[in-house]
Amino acid sequence: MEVLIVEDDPLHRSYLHDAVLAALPECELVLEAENGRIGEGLARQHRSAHIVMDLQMSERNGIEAARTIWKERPDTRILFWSNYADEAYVRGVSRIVPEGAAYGYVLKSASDDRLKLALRSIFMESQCVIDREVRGMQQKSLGNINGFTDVEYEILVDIALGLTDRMIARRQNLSLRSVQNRLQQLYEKLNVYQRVGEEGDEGRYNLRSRAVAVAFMRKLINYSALERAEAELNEWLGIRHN
Amino acid sequence: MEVLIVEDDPLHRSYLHDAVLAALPECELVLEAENGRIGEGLARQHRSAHIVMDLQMSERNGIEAARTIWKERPDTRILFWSNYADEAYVRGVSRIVPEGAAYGYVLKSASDDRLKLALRSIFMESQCVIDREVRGMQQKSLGNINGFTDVEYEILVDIALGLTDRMIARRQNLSLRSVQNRLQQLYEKLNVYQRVGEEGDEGRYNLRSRAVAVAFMRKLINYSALERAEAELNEWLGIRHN
DNA sequence: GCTTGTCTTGCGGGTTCCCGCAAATTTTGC
DNA sequence: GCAAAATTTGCGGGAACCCGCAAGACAAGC
Repeated sequence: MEVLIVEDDPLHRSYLHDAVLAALPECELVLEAENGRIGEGLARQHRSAHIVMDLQMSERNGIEAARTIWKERPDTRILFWSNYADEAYVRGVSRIVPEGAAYGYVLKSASDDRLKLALRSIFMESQCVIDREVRGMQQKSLGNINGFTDVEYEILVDIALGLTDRMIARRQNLSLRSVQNRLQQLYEKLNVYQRVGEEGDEGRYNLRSRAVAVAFMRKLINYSALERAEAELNEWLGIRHN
Repeated sequence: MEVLIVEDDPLHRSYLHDAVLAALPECELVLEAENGRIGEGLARQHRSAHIVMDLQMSERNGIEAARTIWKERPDTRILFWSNYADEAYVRGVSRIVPEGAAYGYVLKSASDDRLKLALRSIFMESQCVIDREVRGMQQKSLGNINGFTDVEYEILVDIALGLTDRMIARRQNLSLRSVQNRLQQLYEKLNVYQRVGEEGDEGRYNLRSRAVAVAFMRKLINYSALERAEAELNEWLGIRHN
Protein backbone atom coordinates (compact mmCIF):
# COMPACT_ATOMS: atom_id res chain seq x y z
CA MET A 1 0.00 0.00 0.00
CA GLU A 2 1.13 3.50 -0.87
CA VAL A 3 0.01 6.86 0.42
CA LEU A 4 0.57 10.23 -1.23
CA ILE A 5 0.69 13.36 0.90
CA VAL A 6 0.05 16.71 -0.75
CA GLU A 7 0.73 19.53 1.68
CA ASP A 8 2.78 22.70 1.39
CA ASP A 9 3.73 23.19 5.02
CA PRO A 10 6.84 21.12 5.92
CA LEU A 11 5.85 20.77 9.55
CA HIS A 12 2.40 19.53 8.72
CA ARG A 13 3.84 17.28 6.08
CA SER A 14 6.13 15.47 8.44
CA TYR A 15 3.40 15.29 11.05
CA LEU A 16 1.15 13.66 8.49
CA HIS A 17 3.93 11.32 7.45
CA ASP A 18 4.25 10.07 11.01
CA ALA A 19 0.51 9.81 11.45
CA VAL A 20 0.15 7.73 8.30
CA LEU A 21 2.89 5.33 9.34
CA ALA A 22 1.40 4.97 12.80
CA ALA A 23 -2.17 4.48 11.64
CA LEU A 24 -1.41 2.22 8.69
CA PRO A 25 1.31 -0.32 9.44
CA GLU A 26 0.51 -1.99 6.11
CA CYS A 27 1.72 1.11 4.30
CA GLU A 28 5.02 0.50 2.55
CA LEU A 29 5.69 3.81 0.87
CA VAL A 30 4.78 7.40 1.67
CA LEU A 31 5.17 9.95 -1.11
CA GLU A 32 5.21 13.67 -0.48
CA ALA A 33 4.33 16.61 -2.69
CA GLU A 34 4.56 20.24 -1.70
CA ASN A 35 1.82 21.60 -3.91
CA GLY A 36 -1.09 20.58 -6.07
CA ARG A 37 0.80 20.57 -9.33
CA ILE A 38 3.50 18.21 -8.10
CA GLY A 39 0.84 16.17 -6.34
CA GLU A 40 -1.02 15.64 -9.58
CA GLY A 41 2.15 14.49 -11.29
CA LEU A 42 3.05 12.02 -8.58
CA ALA A 43 -0.49 10.67 -8.41
CA ARG A 44 -0.49 10.04 -12.14
CA GLN A 45 2.94 8.52 -12.16
CA HIS A 46 2.37 6.18 -9.21
CA ARG A 47 -1.33 5.58 -9.87
CA SER A 48 -1.88 6.53 -6.26
CA ALA A 49 -5.07 5.22 -4.78
CA HIS A 50 -4.68 6.81 -1.36
CA ILE A 51 -4.12 10.54 -1.02
CA VAL A 52 -4.08 13.02 1.83
CA MET A 53 -4.63 16.48 0.47
CA ASP A 54 -4.30 19.96 1.92
CA LEU A 55 -6.69 22.52 0.46
CA GLN A 56 -4.88 25.83 0.71
CA MET A 57 -1.73 25.65 -1.38
CA SER A 58 0.03 28.19 -3.50
CA GLU A 59 0.85 26.59 -6.83
CA ARG A 60 -2.38 24.79 -7.41
CA ASN A 61 -4.86 24.30 -4.65
CA GLY A 62 -6.20 21.03 -3.34
CA ILE A 63 -9.59 21.22 -4.97
CA GLU A 64 -8.21 21.68 -8.45
CA ALA A 65 -5.69 18.92 -7.96
CA ALA A 66 -8.34 16.57 -6.61
CA ARG A 67 -10.62 17.31 -9.51
CA THR A 68 -8.12 16.32 -12.16
CA ILE A 69 -7.02 13.30 -10.18
CA TRP A 70 -10.59 12.12 -9.77
CA LYS A 71 -11.27 12.78 -13.41
CA GLU A 72 -8.53 10.32 -14.35
CA ARG A 73 -9.24 7.72 -11.67
CA PRO A 74 -12.59 8.21 -9.95
CA ASP A 75 -11.98 5.46 -7.42
CA THR A 76 -9.07 7.28 -5.79
CA ARG A 77 -9.57 7.77 -2.07
CA ILE A 78 -8.82 11.27 -0.91
CA LEU A 79 -8.71 12.64 2.59
CA PHE A 80 -8.92 16.43 2.66
CA TRP A 81 -7.08 17.88 5.61
CA SER A 82 -7.69 21.57 6.04
CA ASN A 83 -7.42 24.38 8.53
CA TYR A 84 -10.89 25.68 7.92
CA ALA A 85 -14.41 24.60 7.21
CA ASP A 86 -15.27 27.63 5.07
CA GLU A 87 -18.48 27.14 3.20
CA ALA A 88 -16.55 27.91 0.04
CA TYR A 89 -14.27 24.93 0.60
CA VAL A 90 -17.00 22.56 1.64
CA ARG A 91 -19.07 23.47 -1.37
CA GLY A 92 -16.04 23.28 -3.62
CA VAL A 93 -15.21 19.77 -2.45
CA SER A 94 -18.71 18.35 -2.63
CA ARG A 95 -19.04 19.74 -6.14
CA ILE A 96 -16.18 17.58 -7.42
CA VAL A 97 -16.48 14.31 -5.57
CA PRO A 98 -17.45 11.57 -8.05
CA GLU A 99 -20.41 9.28 -7.60
CA GLY A 100 -19.71 6.71 -4.91
CA ALA A 101 -16.14 7.79 -4.23
CA ALA A 102 -14.68 7.38 -0.76
CA TYR A 103 -13.38 10.60 0.68
CA GLY A 104 -12.97 12.46 3.93
CA TYR A 105 -12.73 15.96 5.27
CA VAL A 106 -11.07 16.47 8.63
CA LEU A 107 -9.82 19.67 10.17
CA LYS A 108 -6.24 20.24 11.19
CA SER A 109 -7.48 21.06 14.65
CA ALA A 110 -8.73 17.49 15.07
CA SER A 111 -6.96 15.22 17.52
CA ASP A 112 -4.35 12.66 16.57
CA ASP A 113 -6.80 9.88 17.14
CA ARG A 114 -9.47 11.38 14.95
CA LEU A 115 -6.98 11.76 12.14
CA LYS A 116 -5.71 8.21 12.44
CA LEU A 117 -9.20 6.82 12.64
CA ALA A 118 -10.14 8.73 9.53
CA LEU A 119 -7.08 7.43 7.71
CA ARG A 120 -8.01 3.83 8.43
CA SER A 121 -11.70 4.28 7.70
CA ILE A 122 -11.16 5.86 4.34
CA PHE A 123 -8.15 3.99 3.05
CA MET A 124 -8.92 0.54 4.44
CA GLU A 125 -12.71 0.47 4.66
CA SER A 126 -13.58 2.89 1.84
CA GLN A 127 -15.84 4.82 4.15
CA CYS A 128 -16.58 8.51 4.01
CA VAL A 129 -15.50 10.45 7.06
CA ILE A 130 -16.61 14.03 7.48
CA ASP A 131 -15.73 16.00 10.58
CA ARG A 132 -18.62 17.16 12.70
CA GLU A 133 -17.91 20.84 12.10
CA VAL A 134 -17.65 20.27 8.39
CA ARG A 135 -20.79 18.19 8.40
CA GLY A 136 -22.67 20.97 10.10
CA MET A 137 -21.50 23.43 7.52
CA GLN A 138 -22.48 21.07 4.74
CA GLN A 139 -26.01 20.71 6.00
CA LYS A 140 -26.45 24.40 6.59
CA SER A 141 -25.11 24.96 3.13
CA LEU A 142 -27.00 22.39 1.15
CA GLY A 143 -30.14 22.30 3.21
CA ASN A 144 -32.62 25.02 2.44
CA ILE A 145 -32.55 26.53 5.89
CA ASN A 146 -30.57 29.68 5.44
CA GLY A 147 -28.66 27.89 2.75
CA PHE A 148 -27.93 28.92 -0.77
CA THR A 149 -29.14 27.03 -3.78
CA ASP A 150 -26.79 26.31 -6.64
CA VAL A 151 -28.52 28.95 -8.70
CA GLU A 152 -27.95 31.59 -6.09
CA TYR A 153 -24.40 30.54 -5.59
CA GLU A 154 -23.66 30.71 -9.30
CA ILE A 155 -24.86 34.26 -9.59
CA LEU A 156 -22.98 35.23 -6.47
CA VAL A 157 -19.79 33.99 -8.02
CA ASP A 158 -20.54 35.85 -11.23
CA ILE A 159 -20.95 39.22 -9.58
CA ALA A 160 -17.91 38.51 -7.42
CA LEU A 161 -15.95 38.09 -10.65
CA GLY A 162 -17.19 41.49 -11.75
CA LEU A 163 -19.42 40.50 -14.65
CA THR A 164 -22.21 42.75 -15.85
CA ASP A 165 -25.81 41.63 -15.78
CA ARG A 166 -25.76 41.28 -19.53
CA MET A 167 -22.71 39.03 -19.43
CA ILE A 168 -24.19 36.88 -16.71
CA ALA A 169 -27.35 36.51 -18.74
CA ARG A 170 -25.35 35.19 -21.64
CA ARG A 171 -23.33 32.86 -19.54
CA GLN A 172 -26.34 31.31 -17.85
CA ASN A 173 -28.62 31.45 -20.89
CA LEU A 174 -31.10 33.75 -19.26
CA SER A 175 -32.73 37.02 -20.01
CA LEU A 176 -31.46 40.19 -18.43
CA ARG A 177 -34.48 40.48 -16.22
CA SER A 178 -34.12 36.97 -14.87
CA VAL A 179 -30.59 37.66 -13.85
CA GLN A 180 -31.83 40.69 -11.99
CA ASN A 181 -34.51 38.63 -10.32
CA ARG A 182 -31.93 36.23 -9.05
CA LEU A 183 -29.84 39.11 -7.85
CA GLN A 184 -32.76 40.42 -5.84
CA GLN A 185 -33.18 36.99 -4.36
CA LEU A 186 -29.52 36.96 -3.42
CA TYR A 187 -29.63 40.42 -1.89
CA GLU A 188 -32.57 39.33 0.18
CA LYS A 189 -30.76 36.31 1.55
CA LEU A 190 -27.54 38.15 2.24
CA ASN A 191 -29.37 40.89 4.07
CA VAL A 192 -27.84 43.83 2.30
CA TYR A 193 -30.92 46.01 2.36
CA GLN A 194 -30.30 47.74 5.65
CA ARG A 195 -29.41 51.35 5.34
CA VAL A 196 -25.95 52.33 6.42
CA GLY A 197 -26.87 55.89 7.37
CA GLU A 198 -30.17 57.00 8.70
CA GLU A 199 -31.07 60.25 6.95
CA GLY A 200 -33.88 59.23 4.65
CA ASP A 201 -33.18 57.68 1.36
CA GLU A 202 -29.52 58.38 0.91
CA GLY A 203 -26.65 56.39 2.26
CA ARG A 204 -27.52 52.95 1.14
CA TYR A 205 -24.94 50.37 0.29
CA ASN A 206 -24.14 49.52 -3.26
CA LEU A 207 -26.07 46.30 -3.20
CA ARG A 208 -23.94 44.45 -5.68
CA SER A 209 -20.60 45.19 -4.07
CA ARG A 210 -22.01 44.82 -0.61
CA ALA A 211 -23.32 41.39 -1.42
CA VAL A 212 -19.85 40.29 -2.41
CA ALA A 213 -18.37 41.80 0.73
CA VAL A 214 -20.87 40.04 2.97
CA ALA A 215 -20.34 36.76 1.16
CA PHE A 216 -16.62 37.09 1.73
CA MET A 217 -17.03 37.84 5.38
CA ARG A 218 -19.36 34.91 5.78
CA LYS A 219 -16.80 32.79 3.95
CA LEU A 220 -19.34 31.83 1.38
CA ILE A 221 -16.61 32.60 -1.08
CA ASN A 222 -12.90 32.96 -0.52
CA TYR A 223 -9.73 33.51 -2.43
CA SER A 224 -9.45 30.02 -3.80
CA ALA A 225 -13.07 29.92 -4.92
CA LEU A 226 -12.56 33.21 -6.73
CA GLU A 227 -9.43 31.90 -8.35
CA ARG A 228 -11.17 28.80 -9.60
CA ALA A 229 -14.12 30.81 -10.85
CA GLU A 230 -11.83 33.14 -12.75
CA ALA A 231 -10.16 30.19 -14.42
CA GLU A 232 -13.53 28.77 -15.44
CA LEU A 233 -14.61 32.13 -16.76
CA ASN A 234 -11.54 32.43 -18.93
CA GLU A 235 -12.06 28.93 -20.22
CA TRP A 236 -15.63 29.79 -21.16
CA LEU A 237 -14.53 32.97 -22.83
CA GLY A 238 -12.00 30.98 -24.81
CA ILE A 239 -14.59 28.53 -26.03
CA ARG A 240 -17.09 31.22 -26.91
CA HIS A 241 -15.00 32.87 -29.59
CA ASN A 242 -12.18 30.48 -30.18
CA MET B 1 14.09 37.60 29.40
CA GLU B 2 10.64 36.42 28.40
CA VAL B 3 9.17 35.68 25.02
CA LEU B 4 5.49 35.47 24.13
CA ILE B 5 4.39 33.33 21.20
CA VAL B 6 1.02 34.02 19.61
CA GLU B 7 0.17 31.35 17.07
CA ASP B 8 -2.91 29.24 16.53
CA ASP B 9 -1.35 26.17 14.96
CA PRO B 10 -0.05 23.77 17.64
CA LEU B 11 2.67 22.36 15.42
CA HIS B 12 3.98 25.76 14.52
CA ARG B 13 3.73 26.84 18.13
CA SER B 14 5.93 24.09 19.42
CA TYR B 15 8.34 24.58 16.54
CA LEU B 16 8.61 28.24 17.47
CA HIS B 17 9.03 27.34 21.10
CA ASP B 18 12.04 25.19 20.27
CA ALA B 19 13.48 27.79 17.94
CA VAL B 20 13.24 30.50 20.57
CA LEU B 21 14.97 28.38 23.18
CA ALA B 22 17.69 27.44 20.74
CA ALA B 23 18.30 30.95 19.47
CA LEU B 24 18.04 32.74 22.80
CA PRO B 25 19.74 30.84 25.62
CA GLU B 26 19.16 33.88 27.84
CA CYS B 27 15.43 33.36 27.60
CA GLU B 28 13.99 32.11 30.88
CA LEU B 29 10.30 31.87 30.10
CA VAL B 30 8.31 31.20 26.96
CA LEU B 31 4.61 32.01 27.03
CA GLU B 32 2.15 30.71 24.46
CA ALA B 33 -1.17 32.03 23.26
CA GLU B 34 -3.38 30.40 20.69
CA ASN B 35 -5.06 33.48 19.28
CA GLY B 36 -4.85 37.26 19.25
CA ARG B 37 -7.28 37.85 22.07
CA ILE B 38 -5.44 35.61 24.51
CA GLY B 39 -2.15 37.01 23.27
CA GLU B 40 -3.23 40.53 24.09
CA GLY B 41 -4.20 39.51 27.57
CA LEU B 42 -0.94 37.72 28.27
CA ALA B 43 1.09 40.60 26.86
CA ARG B 44 -0.69 43.06 29.11
CA GLN B 45 -0.41 40.85 32.16
CA HIS B 46 3.27 40.01 31.74
CA ARG B 47 4.28 43.34 30.19
CA SER B 48 5.87 41.30 27.44
CA ALA B 49 8.59 43.09 25.55
CA HIS B 50 9.35 40.30 23.08
CA ILE B 51 6.60 38.79 20.98
CA VAL B 52 6.43 36.41 18.05
CA MET B 53 3.13 36.84 16.28
CA ASP B 54 1.30 34.89 13.62
CA LEU B 55 -0.90 36.96 11.34
CA GLN B 56 -3.71 34.66 10.29
CA MET B 57 -5.65 33.64 13.38
CA SER B 58 -9.30 33.01 13.94
CA GLU B 59 -10.32 34.83 17.12
CA ARG B 60 -8.48 38.05 16.55
CA ASN B 61 -5.81 38.32 13.95
CA GLY B 62 -2.20 39.29 14.48
CA ILE B 63 -2.46 42.80 13.11
CA GLU B 64 -5.26 43.80 15.43
CA ALA B 65 -3.54 42.26 18.40
CA ALA B 66 -0.27 43.98 17.55
CA ARG B 67 -2.00 47.30 17.19
CA THR B 68 -3.47 47.30 20.65
CA ILE B 69 -0.28 45.97 22.17
CA TRP B 70 1.79 48.67 20.50
CA LYS B 71 -0.76 51.28 21.53
CA GLU B 72 -0.17 50.38 25.15
CA ARG B 73 3.60 49.87 24.97
CA PRO B 74 5.15 51.21 21.77
CA ASP B 75 8.59 49.83 22.52
CA THR B 76 7.45 46.23 22.37
CA ARG B 77 9.44 44.19 19.89
CA ILE B 78 7.31 42.08 17.62
CA LEU B 79 8.37 39.50 15.07
CA PHE B 80 5.60 38.72 12.60
CA TRP B 81 5.79 35.18 11.35
CA SER B 82 3.45 34.49 8.50
CA ASN B 83 2.74 32.08 5.68
CA TYR B 84 2.28 34.75 3.07
CA ALA B 85 3.61 38.08 1.94
CA ASP B 86 0.24 39.32 0.67
CA GLU B 87 0.32 43.00 -0.03
CA ALA B 88 -2.66 43.35 2.26
CA TYR B 89 -0.67 41.98 5.17
CA VAL B 90 2.47 43.95 4.45
CA ARG B 91 0.49 47.15 4.17
CA GLY B 92 -1.50 46.31 7.26
CA VAL B 93 1.62 45.81 9.30
CA SER B 94 3.48 48.88 8.14
CA ARG B 95 0.40 50.96 8.86
CA ILE B 96 0.50 50.13 12.56
CA VAL B 97 4.19 49.97 13.45
CA PRO B 98 5.02 52.89 15.79
CA GLU B 99 7.78 55.38 15.15
CA GLY B 100 11.16 53.79 15.78
CA ALA B 101 9.84 50.45 16.95
CA ALA B 102 11.87 47.31 16.33
CA TYR B 103 9.96 44.67 14.45
CA GLY B 104 10.41 41.91 11.93
CA TYR B 105 8.50 40.06 9.25
CA VAL B 106 9.73 36.64 8.23
CA LEU B 107 7.91 33.99 6.28
CA LYS B 108 7.19 30.55 7.58
CA SER B 109 8.95 29.15 4.58
CA ALA B 110 12.23 30.66 5.79
CA SER B 111 14.97 28.36 7.01
CA ASP B 112 15.66 27.59 10.65
CA ASP B 113 18.74 29.75 10.56
CA ARG B 114 16.97 32.75 9.13
CA LEU B 115 14.35 32.52 11.83
CA LYS B 116 16.89 32.22 14.62
CA LEU B 117 18.96 35.06 13.26
CA ALA B 118 15.87 37.23 13.08
CA LEU B 119 14.96 36.37 16.65
CA ARG B 120 18.36 37.46 17.93
CA SER B 121 18.54 40.58 15.78
CA ILE B 122 15.16 41.88 16.84
CA PHE B 123 15.04 40.86 20.47
CA MET B 124 18.70 41.40 21.40
CA GLU B 125 19.84 44.12 19.01
CA SER B 126 16.54 45.93 18.43
CA GLN B 127 17.05 45.73 14.72
CA CYS B 128 14.37 45.52 12.09
CA VAL B 129 14.46 42.35 10.02
CA ILE B 130 12.30 42.07 6.95
CA ASP B 131 12.46 39.02 4.72
CA ARG B 132 13.60 39.62 1.20
CA GLU B 133 10.29 38.59 -0.35
CA VAL B 134 8.39 40.81 2.03
CA ARG B 135 10.80 43.64 1.38
CA GLY B 136 10.21 43.33 -2.31
CA MET B 137 6.49 43.48 -1.78
CA GLN B 138 6.86 46.50 0.46
CA GLN B 139 8.82 48.43 -2.12
CA LYS B 140 6.51 47.53 -4.93
CA SER B 141 3.65 48.51 -2.72
CA LEU B 142 4.89 51.79 -1.30
CA GLY B 143 7.02 52.90 -4.20
CA ASN B 144 5.17 54.60 -6.99
CA ILE B 145 6.07 52.05 -9.61
CA ASN B 146 2.93 50.07 -10.07
CA GLY B 147 2.19 50.77 -6.44
CA PHE B 148 -0.92 52.15 -4.85
CA THR B 149 -1.00 55.35 -2.90
CA ASP B 150 -2.81 55.51 0.40
CA VAL B 151 -5.57 57.49 -1.27
CA GLU B 152 -6.12 54.81 -3.86
CA TYR B 153 -5.98 52.09 -1.29
CA GLU B 154 -8.56 53.79 0.90
CA ILE B 155 -11.06 54.03 -1.87
CA LEU B 156 -10.39 50.47 -2.90
CA VAL B 157 -11.26 49.31 0.58
CA ASP B 158 -14.39 51.43 0.57
CA ILE B 159 -15.82 49.92 -2.58
CA ALA B 160 -14.78 46.48 -1.38
CA LEU B 161 -16.95 47.10 1.68
CA GLY B 162 -19.83 47.92 -0.62
CA LEU B 163 -20.25 51.63 0.09
CA THR B 164 -21.94 53.91 -2.39
CA ASP B 165 -20.12 56.83 -3.94
CA ARG B 166 -22.13 59.21 -1.81
CA MET B 167 -21.18 57.40 1.38
CA ILE B 168 -17.53 57.32 0.45
CA ALA B 169 -17.65 61.04 -0.22
CA ARG B 170 -18.96 61.65 3.26
CA ARG B 171 -16.46 59.38 4.88
CA GLN B 172 -13.48 60.95 3.16
CA ASN B 173 -14.82 64.49 3.22
CA LEU B 174 -14.88 64.81 -0.52
CA SER B 175 -17.36 65.75 -3.19
CA LEU B 176 -19.11 63.08 -5.14
CA ARG B 177 -17.15 63.93 -8.26
CA SER B 178 -13.79 63.62 -6.53
CA VAL B 179 -14.66 60.18 -5.33
CA GLN B 180 -15.45 59.24 -8.89
CA ASN B 181 -12.18 60.70 -10.05
CA ARG B 182 -10.32 58.51 -7.65
CA LEU B 183 -12.31 55.54 -8.75
CA GLN B 184 -11.29 56.19 -12.34
CA GLN B 185 -7.70 56.38 -11.20
CA LEU B 186 -8.11 53.05 -9.44
CA TYR B 187 -9.74 51.38 -12.42
CA GLU B 188 -6.88 52.57 -14.55
CA LYS B 189 -4.27 51.05 -12.27
CA LEU B 190 -6.11 47.79 -11.80
CA ASN B 191 -6.56 47.37 -15.52
CA VAL B 192 -10.24 46.67 -15.54
CA TYR B 193 -11.01 48.42 -18.79
CA GLN B 194 -10.50 45.50 -21.13
CA ARG B 195 -13.66 44.16 -22.62
CA VAL B 196 -14.63 40.68 -21.68
CA GLY B 197 -16.42 39.91 -24.93
CA GLU B 198 -15.52 41.33 -28.26
CA GLU B 199 -18.76 42.28 -29.98
CA GLY B 200 -18.66 46.04 -29.90
CA ASP B 201 -19.70 47.89 -26.85
CA GLU B 202 -21.49 45.25 -24.88
CA GLY B 203 -19.97 42.74 -22.56
CA ARG B 204 -17.88 44.93 -20.39
CA TYR B 205 -17.13 44.17 -16.81
CA ASN B 206 -18.87 45.98 -14.06
CA LEU B 207 -15.89 48.16 -13.24
CA ARG B 208 -16.59 48.53 -9.58
CA SER B 209 -17.03 44.87 -8.82
CA ARG B 210 -14.29 43.85 -11.17
CA ALA B 211 -11.85 46.15 -9.44
CA VAL B 212 -12.57 44.43 -6.16
CA ALA B 213 -12.18 41.04 -7.78
CA VAL B 214 -8.77 41.75 -9.27
CA ALA B 215 -7.64 43.39 -6.05
CA PHE B 216 -8.52 40.19 -4.28
CA MET B 217 -6.77 38.06 -6.81
CA ARG B 218 -3.69 40.24 -6.62
CA LYS B 219 -3.90 39.95 -2.83
CA LEU B 220 -4.06 43.69 -2.50
CA ILE B 221 -6.86 42.97 -0.09
CA ASN B 222 -7.76 39.75 1.64
CA TYR B 223 -10.17 38.42 4.18
CA SER B 224 -8.46 39.90 7.19
CA ALA B 225 -8.11 43.33 5.61
CA LEU B 226 -11.80 43.28 4.81
CA GLU B 227 -12.63 42.24 8.32
CA ARG B 228 -10.60 45.07 9.81
CA ALA B 229 -12.08 47.58 7.40
CA GLU B 230 -15.59 46.47 8.30
CA ALA B 231 -14.83 46.96 11.98
CA GLU B 232 -13.50 50.44 11.31
CA LEU B 233 -16.54 51.27 9.24
CA ASN B 234 -18.89 50.27 12.01
CA GLU B 235 -16.91 52.28 14.49
CA TRP B 236 -17.18 55.31 12.25
CA LEU B 237 -20.88 54.78 11.79
CA GLY B 238 -21.26 54.59 15.54
CA ILE B 239 -19.46 57.86 16.06
CA ARG B 240 -21.35 59.65 13.32
CA HIS B 241 -24.75 59.37 14.88
CA ASN B 242 -24.01 58.37 18.42
C1' DG C 1 5.24 87.83 -9.08
C1' DC C 2 3.94 84.14 -12.67
C1' DT C 3 3.64 79.61 -14.34
C1' DT C 4 3.02 74.82 -14.03
C1' DG C 5 1.14 70.72 -12.36
C1' DT C 6 -1.91 68.33 -9.33
C1' DC C 7 -6.22 67.97 -7.04
C1' DT C 8 -10.95 69.23 -6.42
C1' DT C 9 -15.58 70.49 -7.74
C1' DG C 10 -19.83 71.26 -10.66
C1' DC C 11 -22.49 70.20 -14.87
C1' DG C 12 -24.35 67.25 -18.15
C1' DG C 13 -25.23 62.97 -20.49
C1' DG C 14 -25.03 58.09 -21.57
C1' DT C 15 -25.13 53.61 -19.48
C1' DT C 16 -26.00 50.23 -16.09
C1' DC C 17 -28.34 48.78 -12.17
C1' DC C 18 -32.43 47.99 -9.23
C1' DC C 19 -37.07 46.81 -9.06
C1' DG C 20 -42.53 47.07 -9.34
C1' DC C 21 -45.94 45.25 -12.34
C1' DA C 22 -48.09 41.92 -15.23
C1' DA C 23 -48.16 38.43 -18.76
C1' DA C 24 -46.13 34.10 -20.37
C1' DT C 25 -43.93 29.85 -19.35
C1' DT C 26 -42.36 25.97 -16.73
C1' DT C 27 -42.59 23.05 -12.72
C1' DT C 28 -44.93 20.87 -9.05
C1' DG C 29 -48.56 18.43 -6.62
C1' DC C 30 -52.50 15.78 -6.68
C1' DG D 1 -54.85 16.14 -16.87
C1' DC D 2 -55.40 20.29 -14.38
C1' DA D 3 -54.82 23.78 -11.01
C1' DA D 4 -51.46 26.03 -7.97
C1' DA D 5 -46.93 27.62 -7.39
C1' DA D 6 -42.66 29.04 -8.93
C1' DT D 7 -39.77 31.00 -12.62
C1' DT D 8 -38.94 33.57 -16.57
C1' DT D 9 -39.52 37.46 -19.49
C1' DG D 10 -40.74 42.25 -21.20
C1' DC D 11 -41.66 47.11 -20.11
C1' DG D 12 -40.83 51.23 -17.86
C1' DG D 13 -38.83 54.40 -14.73
C1' DG D 14 -35.96 56.18 -10.93
C1' DA D 15 -31.40 55.98 -8.94
C1' DA D 16 -26.62 55.15 -9.11
C1' DC D 17 -22.58 54.87 -11.67
C1' DC D 18 -19.05 56.25 -15.19
C1' DC D 19 -16.83 59.93 -17.30
C1' DG D 20 -15.61 64.12 -20.62
C1' DC D 21 -15.18 68.94 -20.05
C1' DA D 22 -13.94 73.09 -17.91
C1' DA D 23 -13.50 76.14 -14.16
C1' DG D 24 -11.59 76.94 -9.48
C1' DA D 25 -8.05 75.83 -5.45
C1' DC D 26 -3.67 74.87 -3.83
C1' DA D 27 1.24 74.00 -3.59
C1' DA D 28 5.85 74.03 -5.74
C1' DG D 29 9.51 75.94 -8.51
C1' DC D 30 12.00 79.61 -10.59
